[in-house]
Formats: sequence, structure tokens, C-alpha cells
Amino acid sequence: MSDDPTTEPRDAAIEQLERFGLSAYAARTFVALASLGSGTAKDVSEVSEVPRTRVYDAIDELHERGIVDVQQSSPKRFWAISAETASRTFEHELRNRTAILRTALNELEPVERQEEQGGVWTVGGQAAITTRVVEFFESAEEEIVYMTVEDLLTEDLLDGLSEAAARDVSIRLGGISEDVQDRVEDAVPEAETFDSLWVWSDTPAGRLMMVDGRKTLVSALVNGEDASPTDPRSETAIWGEGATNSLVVVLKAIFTWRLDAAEPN
Amino acid sequence: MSDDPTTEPRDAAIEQLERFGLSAYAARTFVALASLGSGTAKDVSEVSEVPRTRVYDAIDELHERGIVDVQQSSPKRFWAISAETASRTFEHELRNRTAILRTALNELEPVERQEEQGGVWTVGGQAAITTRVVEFFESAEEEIVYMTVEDLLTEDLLDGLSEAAARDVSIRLGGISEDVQDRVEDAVPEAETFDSLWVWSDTPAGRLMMVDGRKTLVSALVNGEDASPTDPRSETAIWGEGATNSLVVVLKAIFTWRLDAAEPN
DNA sequence: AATATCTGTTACTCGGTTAATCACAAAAGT
DNA sequence: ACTTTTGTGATTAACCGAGTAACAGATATT
Repeated sequence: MSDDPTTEPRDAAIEQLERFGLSAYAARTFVALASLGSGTAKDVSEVSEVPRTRVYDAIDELHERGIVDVQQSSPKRFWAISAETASRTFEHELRNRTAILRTALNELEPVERQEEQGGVWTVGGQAAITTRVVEFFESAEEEIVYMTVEDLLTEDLLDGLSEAAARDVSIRLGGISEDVQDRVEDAVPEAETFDSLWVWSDTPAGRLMMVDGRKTLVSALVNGEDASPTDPRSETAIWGEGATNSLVVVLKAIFTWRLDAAEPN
Repeated sequence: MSDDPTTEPRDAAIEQLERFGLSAYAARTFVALASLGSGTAKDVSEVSEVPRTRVYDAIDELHERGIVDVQQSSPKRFWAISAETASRTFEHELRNRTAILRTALNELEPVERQEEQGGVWTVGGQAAITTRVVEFFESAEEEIVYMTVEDLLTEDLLDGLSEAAARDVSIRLGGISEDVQDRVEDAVPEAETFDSLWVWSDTPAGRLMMVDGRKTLVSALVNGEDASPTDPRSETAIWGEGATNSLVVVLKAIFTWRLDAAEPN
């Protein structure tokens, strides 16, 4: 917070570049060059605090990646491509590599993945949990029941719900505050919301999902002494699938009881 | 070629996962799990050849990344998310990270990058060179002159040309064989092609570019004894910008002489 | 119940990579 | 002619990750 504000984007850029596979020296060299536009090894060394004699290696690395050009003079001058071009370059490369990964994994995956009837699996982190929920939504054929707190009702989820609704899946939402009601109404008008006959109003909250009476998921925001409540990582969930799955059986019982009581058809 | 064909996607997947920041064990563990669907540490160890006692650490890594779920039983069972979901997860993450990099670099970049008048810069690799050329095309205001061999006339370049044409930049293309003439005609009908009054027909060939008489680039496909002619990396280019730039001056002279001779206005 | 196997955790060694320092010769400037 | 700058190569030190081994608790076997 009280740090020098100019170092903030600097360090962010360096971190990302390193995670994209550049060495520490190469990352810092490129960041230095990017802010200089162009410069000599000495220039770079001064602003990046990379030992001057190592700048040349770093430049080699960057040159081979195609994001730095070299002027053959004495002293050599180095030129960094623009921020926009650099970003595009990395984006291209990563798009290629994710494509390779995708096809490789698909060829690898067994054609039919039989589901674990007995298992109850744990997932950690809000992002990962949301991914599971969305995946379950995509597999829904008849009915989705979903209870959540507003914090956890992200755009991804609404998209998944509206897609399911388009496939004639009946959707029942609970635990929604009045504030969010409108957003839901917009995105998924077909959704039928049931009152937040909810008991955990004072608990850390979480979510609760059932799809086609075959797949269920429960999550809670665990507030350990170290984890802040807003930390997206502090959500933990368990899920299971299969008609005989214990978690499924329990939740199915609760849901049918509650829902049928709330509105008997 | 004569290798076991089943290992091919396996190794490809492992390589990509490692480059995305996973440890070797984690990568091999995930690939094993992906083909198994789910399994115990023993199962994983057998097909992945990761020491069993290290599988647990690898799983921790994967669990934190949200691509493997864990069943708390004895023995523990591990479950890999589907190939498609895994790919999407990585894609999301990488998209986020490139976005962070982009904003960081943009904040970092000096508002005005003055161009090097004297410099002649070198670039290596077909991809990087194409990037430069496209960038120059984007900066064109009046005229683009581009000579190339068909191998190097990629989609990116045609896109860049047609965009430039839409901005009322006059385009002159040379060195195009009749086969490719049609493609060009389709993509950039405004382009005016001049005959391949070209001398390097027996040389390894390359490209030659001038934009607004201010920026020039020359490339050649260097065929060292080790580099294969089809290797995209074996292209090397030099470029320069500014009215007084030596490379610019030379090429400008050649071009105006040749072009005016070919079709005097 | 006694024994044997299996499972999960921890500690530790070894090897390769990379950051960091140093020595030196060629080149440029004074 | 001398000093400073510049580029290359060799060398050391620190770190991280792969691989191995030891062990205690849990499960299964008879």
C-alpha cells in the first residue's frame, strides 16, 4: 500500500513473465527494456538491477522468443517490442499450447468415464467449485435445484442456468435475496424461485445443488483463523453422483421434503 | 515414428502441463488420472511411473489448481476433471494472466516511444518476423510495398494488407507466383501487383518490405547445414525506420527506381 | 488375534538449473 | 598511449525438484 507505486506494475509484469517460462533475469531485462523502449546492456543493468554481464544471456533468451530485437553495433543496442505486441505474442503462443493440450488430453481420455457411485469428492477454491457446478448444469436433463448466497452467483452460473433452461430443464432457485432476484429474472426468466426458507442465515453460508436427483454438491465458506472471509480460496465443497450415492440420497430427501412442502403440485 | 503410438499424446500432454507450471510428477500424475478417470495412489503410480509416495504431493498440487478432486477414504481415491474442462480451466487462467501482463506492461511503457533513426535491428524466426511486418502494416498511412515468396504470405499478412487497404493505403505486391495471385485478389482486391522482376529466384528467397518510405525490412531464409529449409526458425530479418536510416535509404532507392521503371505514372 | 500387507507421512540425499561473481581480452573513447 | 567500456567465458554458490528410504497407522488375511 505504502510502496512505491511505480514498482507495482513492474513486479506484476515480472511475475507473469517468469510464470510464462522466462528466467528471472530475462523477465527483469524485458521489463526494463519495455520502459526504456531501447537501450544498451549498461542501461538495462542499471534500471533492472541485473548484473550487466548477464544481460546478454537474458537478451538471447528474449531474442529467441521474438520479443526483443538486437542492433549489431558497439555497444549493442536492444529494442523491446511494444506492450501490445508483446501481449499478443504471448496470447498467441498460449492459445497454441492450450490447443495442443486439449487435443492431447482428448485422445488420451477413455471414451466412457464410468461414474463413481460411492464416492464423495472434495473440491477446494471458489473457481474450481464453480467449474464443477457449471459442468453439472451442462449435464442436466430434467431439473436443477440450486441454493446459494448472492456472492456466489456469478455470471458463469447464470449463463449455465439459462442454457439449461433453453434445453427445457426446470430450474428452482433458493436462498436468493430480493436484490438479486432481478438479475436472475433477467438472465433466466424461466427459473422458479422458492423462498429462502433457509436456516443457515447466520452461518458462513455456501451453496447447495442437485441435478436430476442424481448429482449433488454442498459447499461452505470455511473461515479458519487465517483465511479471510472474502478470500475466494476459502470455499470447500463436496459432491457425489449416482442414485445410490449417500450424499445424493440425503440431499434428495431434504430437497423433496422441503420443496414439496413449499409448493405441492 | 516407430514409437508406441499411445505414448505420443501422453508425452505431448505432459510437456504442455509442465510448461504451464506443473511439476514433472504432477504433470504425469494428471495425465495418468485423465486416462484412468479415477484411481488410487497405487493405480496412478503404476501407469505414470511416479513413485507412489510422491503421488500424494503431486495430487496436492493438482488439487490446489482445481483439476483433481479427492475422496477422503482409505485408500484415498483421486478423480481428474474431464479433458475438456481441464483445457477450459487452463485457458481461463492463462487468459487472466495475459490480461494482467498486458495492463502491467501498458502502465509501464513510456507514453511516447521515439523511434531509433540510426538503428538497424535484427529479428529471428518466421513468427517474430511476421509479427513485425504486420505491425508495420498497421502503422502504414500511405503506401505499402511488399515482395515475398508464397511460403511467407500467411493469413495474418493478408489480413493486415486488407485492413490497410480499407484505410486507403495503396498496396503494391511483388514476387507473387500466378498460383497465389488469386488468393491475393480475393483478400485484397485493391492491391496492385507488379511482375516478379526478381533476381533472387535461385536464392533461398525471403521478403522485402517498405512502408511509407519510412520503414523497411529485409529477410532471408538462411540455410545453414543444420537448419532444414522448412524450419520456420531459420528466417532472419533486419529492419530499420526513419527517413535518414541507412537501410531505409538504400531500399527506397531501389524500390522507386524499379517501380517507376515498371510503371511510370 | 496375530500376522502380513497396504497406505500415507516425513525426512533425507542427490543432481541439475540458475542466479551471481569474477577474470579477461577486444574495442572505443580520451 | 592510456583509460574506460563492452562483450565472452569460466567459476562458484544457492536453490529447487526428482528420487529414495524409513516408518507408523490402517486394512486385510488366516
